Amino acid sequence: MKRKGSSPTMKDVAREAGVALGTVSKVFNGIPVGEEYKRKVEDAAKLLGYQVNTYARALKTNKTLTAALILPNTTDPFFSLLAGEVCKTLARRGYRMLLALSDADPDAEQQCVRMVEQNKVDGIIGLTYNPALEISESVPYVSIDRYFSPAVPCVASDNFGGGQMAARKLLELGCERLLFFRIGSDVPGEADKRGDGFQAACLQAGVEYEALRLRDEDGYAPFLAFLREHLREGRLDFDGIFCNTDKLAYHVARMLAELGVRVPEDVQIIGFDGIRRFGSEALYCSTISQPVGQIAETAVDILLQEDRTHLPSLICLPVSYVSDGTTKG
Amino acid sequence: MKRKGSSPTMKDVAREAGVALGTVSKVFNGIPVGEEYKRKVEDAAKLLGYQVNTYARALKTNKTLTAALILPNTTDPFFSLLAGEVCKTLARRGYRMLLALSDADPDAEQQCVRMVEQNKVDGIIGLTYNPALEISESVPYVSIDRYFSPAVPCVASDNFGGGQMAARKLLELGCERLLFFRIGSDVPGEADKRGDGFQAACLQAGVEYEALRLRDEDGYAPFLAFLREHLREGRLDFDGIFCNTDKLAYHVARMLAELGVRVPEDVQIIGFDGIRRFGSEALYCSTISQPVGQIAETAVDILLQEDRTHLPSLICLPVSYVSDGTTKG
DNA sequence: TTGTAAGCGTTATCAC
DNA sequence: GTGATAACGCTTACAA
Repeated sequence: MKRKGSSPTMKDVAREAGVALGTVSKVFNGIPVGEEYKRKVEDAAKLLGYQVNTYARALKTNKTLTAALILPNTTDPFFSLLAGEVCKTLARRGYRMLLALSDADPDAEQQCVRMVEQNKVDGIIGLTYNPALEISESVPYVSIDRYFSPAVPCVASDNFGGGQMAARKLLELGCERLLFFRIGSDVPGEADKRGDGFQAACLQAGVEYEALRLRDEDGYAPFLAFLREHLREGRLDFDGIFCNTDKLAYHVARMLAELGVRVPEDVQIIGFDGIRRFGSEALYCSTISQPVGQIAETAVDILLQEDRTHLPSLICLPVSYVSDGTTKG
Repeated sequence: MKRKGSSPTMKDVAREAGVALGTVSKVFNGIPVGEEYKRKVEDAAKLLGYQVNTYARALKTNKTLTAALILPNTTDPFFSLLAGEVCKTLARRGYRMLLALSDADPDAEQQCVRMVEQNKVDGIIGLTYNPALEISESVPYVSIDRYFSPAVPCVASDNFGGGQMAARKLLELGCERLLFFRIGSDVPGEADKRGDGFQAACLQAGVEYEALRLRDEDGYAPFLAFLREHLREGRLDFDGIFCNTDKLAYHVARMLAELGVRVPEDVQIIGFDGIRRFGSEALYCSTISQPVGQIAETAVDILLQEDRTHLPSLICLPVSYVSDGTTKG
């Protein structure tokens, strides 16, 4: 009979089964033990409803089977999708996931790191915006979308390739006057390469393009103003726009509709991310889709890798073009 | 000098500060200690980069300062929003959040419960679909959107009130022939009351209404078929539709557009949830909006309540009507 | 007030 | 193979 209120311990199981404490431990760690003993222990454990105390085990072994994910928020569909994939991937590996939200605030991010480090997680996956983030050497860290240093592995989409893909696709679809719209954080990150790739492909194809790059704080108004300026007699100076996120593409499409410009007939738009309405329904626009599942899988793989002497410093995963509504194909 | 690879312990701090082990512990637990000693300990801790070992502390105190959230997935915007709010609320209370995803599978849900119980969390918040879910008495549990028994507190929106609100709003906006569309899980839950409330308000107002209630497995096709059947000469038999989710409302609006029925001119639609595009942009439809932040806050409050003898068994939080595009006001 | 020592539930190292 | 026993790092009486 177990003590009221408290859960049974190995000692209880040992007593119930009439074996030694060590034997019980062995059974629960898959260490060979006499068949007879094993059965007795398992029966006793079931009878008592015994479960290994994770905390005692962790204290002893220094492994918590827990990893932490640090994210700005969970409302942005890309982040929430990523959170789900990381969580499921970790679960498949027998790990639990601690979630820490930073609101994209550098101090909060640092606090998150400290918090989870103190919590003795076995590893941290972080998507952060604090360029000076201090990461303890003692706990494995994998960064997503932001490169810190060769010592900190970074996993990201092939942003550069995606940018190229967008430019080439627009040209292939008959666009002749290209435009690049960008909004985002000040902090340099892998996503900046979307514009670089776009530029590279344009250069290579020998076509000019204009660009408007803003920071989050600027809001969307300047884009509208820009479009207005380049509107002559109901016709836009451009016929192909690459937006660095689907969200921006969504806004741009709305602005164009408001301005009476037809999409995709007059202007074709390609976004980046592959966000779906309600998380699983239609896309918002033709887009360069990120392989979120693969990103999660890769990040977890690297994080849990035994041999941490030869880690890659940057891994770029293949993106793909998906047509949906804002392009002619 | 701390041992290589391993983090410093209280013993190290005590040695460094030249005080007793117990004194260090007291400092880190806010137990009064001589000012001189306190300073010495804090200096030593800072020097060594000491952090309390959560696992050792938890083993001793039986409090982990960790709660778990069990959710079907994180792609559904309502779930991801909820996850964020719960995580932030817990963080504000000094708690960390373990996330467990069940994919709405009853067995997986049970496994999640067992997993987090074994992990010795201080409490569990669960949004689950397994009506026979076995919850250990020993760890506080708060259910969201599903009522189990008086002993298990359940937090939900005022679904009934929201349904009433939808019906009254449609009538107020001039609708005369009402329709209720429902899709969802087989498992009874609080959300079913949306339809009940709608019905009650219709009854009270003395107006008839038709309804089509489906299960997730049925898909959206039957709704389209229904609409087609009730379409005579381009005019629908109904002029007001209440959908039990925004997602359904979104699909219905698309179907109507396809059928050439104008929204909101000919038919007005109200959804339920308050989902926003990209998690923070425009709504998809006029809707009954759930107070997700309040739900999270309430659930956490109840979960962490010291006195667990007089717990409420069901708490319904106020919803609000928000007009956006699919109604005339 | 400060120091000492006994556990918390496991795991791991031994003799047996 | 099995069964005592010493840690793991911390909290908490209790003694000084």
